[in-house]
Amino acid sequence: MRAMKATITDVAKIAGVSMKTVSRVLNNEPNVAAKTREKVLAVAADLRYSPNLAAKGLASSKSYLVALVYDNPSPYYIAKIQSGAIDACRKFGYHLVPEPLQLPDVGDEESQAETVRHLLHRLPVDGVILTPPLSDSPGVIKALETMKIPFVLIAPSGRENGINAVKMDDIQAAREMTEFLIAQGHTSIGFIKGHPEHSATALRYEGFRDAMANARLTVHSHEVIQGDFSFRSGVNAAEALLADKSSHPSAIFASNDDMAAGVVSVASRLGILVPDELSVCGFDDTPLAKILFPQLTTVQQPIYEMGFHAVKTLVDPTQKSKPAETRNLDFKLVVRDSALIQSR
Amino acid sequence: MRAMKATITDVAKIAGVSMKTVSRVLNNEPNVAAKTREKVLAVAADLRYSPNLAAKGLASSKSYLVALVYDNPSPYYIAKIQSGAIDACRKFGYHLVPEPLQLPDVGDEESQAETVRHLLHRLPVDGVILTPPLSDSPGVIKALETMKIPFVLIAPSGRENGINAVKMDDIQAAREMTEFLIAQGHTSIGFIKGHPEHSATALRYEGFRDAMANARLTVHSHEVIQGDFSFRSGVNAAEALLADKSSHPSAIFASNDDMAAGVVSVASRLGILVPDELSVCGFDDTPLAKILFPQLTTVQQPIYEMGFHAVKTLVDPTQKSKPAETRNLDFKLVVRDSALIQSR
DNA sequence: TTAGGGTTTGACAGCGCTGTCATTCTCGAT
DNA sequence: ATCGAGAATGACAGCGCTGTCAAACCCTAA
Repeated sequence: MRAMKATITDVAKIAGVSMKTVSRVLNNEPNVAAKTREKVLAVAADLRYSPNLAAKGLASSKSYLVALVYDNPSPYYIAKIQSGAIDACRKFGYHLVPEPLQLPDVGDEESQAETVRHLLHRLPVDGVILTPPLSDSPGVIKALETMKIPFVLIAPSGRENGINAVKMDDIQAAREMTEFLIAQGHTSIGFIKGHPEHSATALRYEGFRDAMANARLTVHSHEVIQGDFSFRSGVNAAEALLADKSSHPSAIFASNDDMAAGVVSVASRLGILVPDELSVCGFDDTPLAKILFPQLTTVQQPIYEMGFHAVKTLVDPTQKSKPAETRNLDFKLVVRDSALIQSR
Repeated sequence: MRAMKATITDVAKIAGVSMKTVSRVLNNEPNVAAKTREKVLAVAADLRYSPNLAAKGLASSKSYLVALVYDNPSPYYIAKIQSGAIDACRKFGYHLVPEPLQLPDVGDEESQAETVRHLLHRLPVDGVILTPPLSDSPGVIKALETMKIPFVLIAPSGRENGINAVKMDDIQAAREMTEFLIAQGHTSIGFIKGHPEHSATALRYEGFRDAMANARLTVHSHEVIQGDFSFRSGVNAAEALLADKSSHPSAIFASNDDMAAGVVSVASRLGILVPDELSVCGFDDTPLAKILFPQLTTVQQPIYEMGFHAVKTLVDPTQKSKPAETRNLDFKLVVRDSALIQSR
């Protein structure tokens, strides 16, 4: 056990080769004889050599750092993205630096751009991951482009061209959830929309309408309520939807779990049994979904995977120079008690 | 607007001083004439100079990185710690690198130490923050000590000597919560303990007993139920506590919010009105506390502040060379409807 | 006036690594 | 045996900054 950290020079000396050759081996560069490579690797392992990031960075003008830039009220969402991103970073020898942002003026593109520019000026990173709603900010995106910092958008709302992005097909997910409800025998389904300014809102509603139309079911306008993704708005919507105890939809599809939780709580207060008298489903599969009674049927987004994939497209050398693309990751319908008609 | 990033050399040349003087100014070192300092600062600002972290790190053998090492199932807790830690990092020109850990064998000190050693060998950082339950792992702590990496413990259970730590007084918090309940007129109070292996469990119970004893109130053993911090265990405990509908405690103090939520849900199922017939309070002030109906009276831990303070003690030069100490941060009793007797 | 001490400044090496380019080696084709 | 192309290796500078140490400067006291 040696006290000091071993350097490339140490490894080179012991292995009897030049520093440069060691460097080549350690970075998997071509044109090294197999025998040399093995020997270097052996010595490096023996010395417990590990590269000095700062020195690598200085010499190669890379930082081996990826920034996760977010401005998101949901710690849960960010935590999952971050978790996936960190795992990918580890796999490729990078590190993740989370950078929460307090965007000055939503809507003021220029000042948003300036904030990001300032941030990345202080900490030069090799790549940036933008989470919603930042992934929809033209100002931020433009700033990144002019700074020539590679970036990946997480779940942007538009269909971006020539930009790397990872997202989920919200329309398809909402469609499948609705189809599931229809397959369960529901013909009258209430829908609670999300926050009007959040991009997912329109997509999820579109999926719902699609499925209803395909099944030749009517969407009654009084059974579609505007919410805002909050628990409270779910409560309000449910009160409207369930006002008439004798005739209400047999199922309610809320655009997220918080609102679905609101529905469940109203139903329980009104003595409406879930799922026997009312099926409820949400969207997102937050921790709440499993805490609730009954547990929520919902859509599990590939959040972790998005984080992982975002970093991968940024730092995986085998991915480099591939054309920018938007990648759709798979969601999962999670069927739990709140919308499951038990066989009896 | 110049294209390339300015370096210290640029600033030095334009300001008409040496690189070293610029360096001194930028690092707030003493022995620089006020006039010189101003001039350098002006030029630096003009050039939008910002230091190259890698170069600084290489030259000074510091990394300007602080690691947040955690192995915690609660993303909410970590997110808050992280948020505070990042803010402190920004204030001092550092950056935070979150490092989730999958500790191999709980209980196997040596392998835990090895995991940490390996992690920090790859990424040399200037300091480490350990969150519970890692802050109670002797193996990990010893590893850090032998590697001579400064570290701060978040909410360790023991009263550590000669080690930097930030924590909260769980005993006092539980005491005050209980006193609040007593002041509300309750004389028979049920208590749900947390997970036996979590250090907070014993402390919170101790605070409860203290307050009861001080008020000369009896703690009936059948009114103290062992839980494990999960929603489900709260449900079970509540069922035991509320089995006898005609005579149950008039208040239940659960050791955390999840269990309190379990109590509320059972009460609502049994038709027991909260808070009119039963006061409920929790601990932690998780997001759940505000979602529940009625909203939970609970204890807000200074989680963000712990993260902030931990980084501060690590990197604030004015704090340096202070003796290691355990610092208690203030909690806050959050009184909400679940335990508030309305004036009528 | 000058010595002595503190304050302010600068020259320079070097942190550990990689990029560039030169050199040496290897081996099949002639 | 000889040549040449490509593979394998190495020498060396330098990335941007800070630590060290020496030099220059300024002021006060004698």
